[in-house]
Amino acid sequence: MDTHYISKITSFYHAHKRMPTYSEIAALLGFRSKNAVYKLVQKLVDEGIVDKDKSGRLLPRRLESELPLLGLVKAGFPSPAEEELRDSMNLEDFLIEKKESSYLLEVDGDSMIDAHIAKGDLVIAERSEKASDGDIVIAEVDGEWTMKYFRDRGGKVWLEPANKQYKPIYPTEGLRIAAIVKGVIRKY
Amino acid sequence: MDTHYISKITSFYHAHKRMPTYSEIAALLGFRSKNAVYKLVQKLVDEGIVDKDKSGRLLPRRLESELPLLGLVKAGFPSPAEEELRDSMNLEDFLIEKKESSYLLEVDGDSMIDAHIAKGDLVIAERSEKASDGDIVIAEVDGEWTMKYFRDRGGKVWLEPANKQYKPIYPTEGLRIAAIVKGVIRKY
DNA sequence: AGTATAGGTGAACAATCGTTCACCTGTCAA
DNA sequence: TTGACAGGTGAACGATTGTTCACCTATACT
Repeated sequence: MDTHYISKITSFYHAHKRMPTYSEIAALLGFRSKNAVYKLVQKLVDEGIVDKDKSGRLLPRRLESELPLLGLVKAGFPSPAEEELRDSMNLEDFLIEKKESSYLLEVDGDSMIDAHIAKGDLVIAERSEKASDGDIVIAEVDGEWTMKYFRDRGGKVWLEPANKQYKPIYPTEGLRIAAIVKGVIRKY
Repeated sequence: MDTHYISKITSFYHAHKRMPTYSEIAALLGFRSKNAVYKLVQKLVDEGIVDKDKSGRLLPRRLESELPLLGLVKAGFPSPAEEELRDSMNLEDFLIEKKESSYLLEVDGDSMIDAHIAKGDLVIAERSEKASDGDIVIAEVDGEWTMKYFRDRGGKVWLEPANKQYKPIYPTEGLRIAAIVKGVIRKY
């Protein structure tokens, strides 16, 4: 169908970081009239693939940067035909709630290895001075920065590594929490 | 400085999924003249925060969806002042090389736990029928789908779990590889 | 006091935007 | 054979685009 048109528009969007104008789509698809594009766009809007401004400009929707989410590994593997039906999601929106106060940190050391956070991984940290029991936090304790589990049992707080080789840290003079770890990403 | 302006423009970009026009920026920042915006934009371009089309339209650059990358956890924690200097990156571009052939899978089971891929994690899988020794693959072997290490020693291939409780799988009749795992993401 | 200079106003410019119109094909069904 | 219709052309529309101009402040520095 027009899946070929969509992929061309998607390419443009990713290359130029904005949606094409009607003239540009015409050039892209080989149309000589903007009206041909206009009618095509109407259909794409009806299908929920793109959106329109109130001023008519195109906005990405399905094609933005979403990845198909195909289900559990163990549950079997969907055929290409099934894929259309499944959910899809935007990585960025999924991982990061507060863009302004989030940042990435590269992990060094193995103190959180039992939580399956390994050296070389990137963690998504969200600035916060408060944490709840069980959170993984980036904190400064006694002048040094580390990533540990935050423990709070009835007001008594300490930091606990996820590695039996290390001991919990009971802060002597103040514990400064800088951020809470909200996610982990790893690339092969 | 103009960091306040930038955050307003960033908000618009994330809310509307496109960059604002000059008139819209004027309304956004309380300017009554587009020329004030024009001069402001020139500075932002010089600072490398936004880009311009050849037709003058604004393009996102720094503010797109990039997260600051602040260095190693262990190496200490940068002060807010230092943050400006550090690198930044786009999660989507970083994790996914081939958008068209990538998809997400939720992990079930613990057969890759020693590779620090746990139940509930999402893996980024890239469609491929070939794999190299050491790759983590999604494969169908003897009618069942699993995620395992792919082993290839001189033409003899098998699948190896990252969990001592499970045994390697030596495919009897054909091994069908569907995808190679390119990344792992986990959300707390 | 004088004078640069950064930063804002307001009006105008050609160019391009999305939209609409009438019109011209093919294709398919009745 | 006829009619309906999806899909394309080409020209025109008002609106809005980015840009440029002359001009008006304040503030800061000789």
